[in-house]
Amino acid sequence: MQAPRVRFAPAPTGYLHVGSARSALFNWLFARRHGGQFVLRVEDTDESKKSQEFVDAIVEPLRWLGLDWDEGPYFQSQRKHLYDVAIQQLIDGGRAYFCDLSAADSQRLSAEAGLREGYHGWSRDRNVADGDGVVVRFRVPDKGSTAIEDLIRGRVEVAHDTIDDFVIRRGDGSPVFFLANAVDDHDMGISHVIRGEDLLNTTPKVKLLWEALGYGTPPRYAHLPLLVNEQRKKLSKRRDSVALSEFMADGYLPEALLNALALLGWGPPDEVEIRPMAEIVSLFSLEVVNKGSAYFDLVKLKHINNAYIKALTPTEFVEAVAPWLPAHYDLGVVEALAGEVQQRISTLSEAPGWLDWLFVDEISEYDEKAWTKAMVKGRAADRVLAELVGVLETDPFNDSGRLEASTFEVGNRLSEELGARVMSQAPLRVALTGSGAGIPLWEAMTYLGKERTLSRIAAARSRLAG
RNA sequence: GCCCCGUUCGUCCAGCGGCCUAGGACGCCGGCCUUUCACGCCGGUAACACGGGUUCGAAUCCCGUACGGGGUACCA
Repeated sequence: MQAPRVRFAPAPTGYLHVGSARSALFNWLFARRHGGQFVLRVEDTDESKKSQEFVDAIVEPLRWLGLDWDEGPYFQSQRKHLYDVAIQQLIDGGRAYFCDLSAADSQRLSAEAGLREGYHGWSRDRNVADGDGVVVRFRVPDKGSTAIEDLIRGRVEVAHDTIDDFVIRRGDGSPVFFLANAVDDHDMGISHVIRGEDLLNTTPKVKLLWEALGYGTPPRYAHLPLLVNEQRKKLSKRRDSVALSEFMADGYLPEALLNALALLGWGPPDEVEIRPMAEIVSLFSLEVVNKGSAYFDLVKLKHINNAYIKALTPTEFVEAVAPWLPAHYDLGVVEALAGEVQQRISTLSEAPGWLDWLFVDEISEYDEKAWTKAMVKGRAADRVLAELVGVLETDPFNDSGRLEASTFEVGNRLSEELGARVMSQAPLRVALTGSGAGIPLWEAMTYLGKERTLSRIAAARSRLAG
């Protein structure tokens, strides 16, 4: 294949969401796979939508994901002169005309004529003069049809009599998406248009304009299956929380998110799902992309993110997780315990939940269920804690193996004395961490230190007594 | 309403006429490991929407039905 040129062309309507990110990714994958170029174009034809803030909301997440573009961003708002020329060309060639009718006018005329709702070329022969508030409409051929050969869906054909003469220039003079799309894709030499299926219906319109403008061979099209929510509806910014910024804030790794997104609508032939992006690039193929919509499952995303987190070296992990840690955390301690934390979290934001007990002065709150189980119902819990104080008082706290052995020794000794199994780790854990579940105690205790260990045991004993 | 698209385990993906008594992953269930929680390992659960064709042979091709979705704007 000749080096393709593809583009990601979002409208700056607020934040970037995962559906858009997936479209960007598939364009990027296709470009990288075939040694082509990836162009970024902001479709801000509607002036009211344009805002630097919204542009940042597109660019920043793309950078974070690592979807680097080779050209752009281009802004349609800065290319109006090109659209004006194209529109004039269509008017001069009799392919477009002025119209001053409102939606209500059109609706009334349709009703009076007994036709279906829609615009039925009402102003085609009215010779409306251009002016403020006057739009330009494209004259869709009465007969025939327009077909596209979609790389994913095959032939899609739409009869012209089902397409109304659509607006290509608004009353305020700004171009509409269809027109700007055709002009830009032609001007930028786009060879493949890869986007969501929600745009499939617009493609014949763009192709009609393309032909009317004498642009020659149009780009190849590929319409990706939609990403849907649990109700199988198209992901919506309103209903669904899908902002890329949220995934960033929750502590997903960009590589993991990209890997997960690549698996929606596409799968590698060897069925190995979690793998480096370089491999995905070399395996990627547009032709085998699925046709059915896909539900973006957060549970699976978390699994993938966990896999990526576990693969980090301790140093890498500390660097990645640092933004989620309170400033008073000792990063050296975090690094030493990294592996234990990594296997327990699916997002970076969960890390403090496993570490916080190491960086506070005392336990202010105990998990009641764990307390009851280990302290109240746990056999001889107070005896265990009392004995533990005895052995730990003289322990140098520099050897995790020794701390572990000493703890179990207390449990075993009491088991023998009482003739029933006595657990020593459980009450110690609750006393030190306030919780019944957590990372292994022993190495962590060397960082917690003797002083805090003994004071926490004392606090637990007095709570038990009270 | 009209136009367009789609339909393999609960979810995501593999399958592109015989290798399929349909494979992998997530989830779920069970077990091993473990004096916490996890990780890891082992095993199990579960699907070709339905009906007609075509063919020696169909999850794979064709038609229809049902269901789902998208579009129908001076949004993109």
